[in-house]
Amino acid sequence: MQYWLMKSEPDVFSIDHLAKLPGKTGSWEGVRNYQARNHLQAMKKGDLALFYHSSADIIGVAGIVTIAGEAEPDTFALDKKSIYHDPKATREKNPWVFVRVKYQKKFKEVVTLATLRQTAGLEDMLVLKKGMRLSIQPVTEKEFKIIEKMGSK
DNA sequence: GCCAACGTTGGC
DNA sequence: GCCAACGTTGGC
Repeated sequence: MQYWLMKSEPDVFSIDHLAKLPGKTGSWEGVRNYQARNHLQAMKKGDLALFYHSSADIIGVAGIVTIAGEAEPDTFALDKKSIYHDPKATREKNPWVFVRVKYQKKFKEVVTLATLRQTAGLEDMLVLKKGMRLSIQPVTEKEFKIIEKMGSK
């Protein structure tokens, strides 16, 4: 059982969007960075992830999702019309994957980036590090629980 | 293999 | 809109 942080721009895909999908389950596609891809591949069904809103009016953790299944090939990479198209990907050699995520809970208030920075115990969080722009990050159980608690108040 | 140029991310 | 930081590309 591992814990993760997944970034999304809420204008594109927010936790509210996810909650409205059939089965409250959506696919997290379009990751085109190898390190982030490796994290997707390491995910197991039942893992929990913080849903992080980036480049938004209110930046921070908006809620929690469950990983609903293991990584599968991201075929948007093969679709020339998709914004996620990768000209180097072929059906035989497609490096990209997606995972299905299920809505778990939305925080009453977003736990903002500014709050995270001020919270004891989160000093080592990757998302707080300067220049860190990895869209899928591991978080520790301790970090996850601290943030879950703050979001549940 | 080096590294400059370029494109993207993401907070401010 | 700005710009620092980072990842990728491509010429050599």
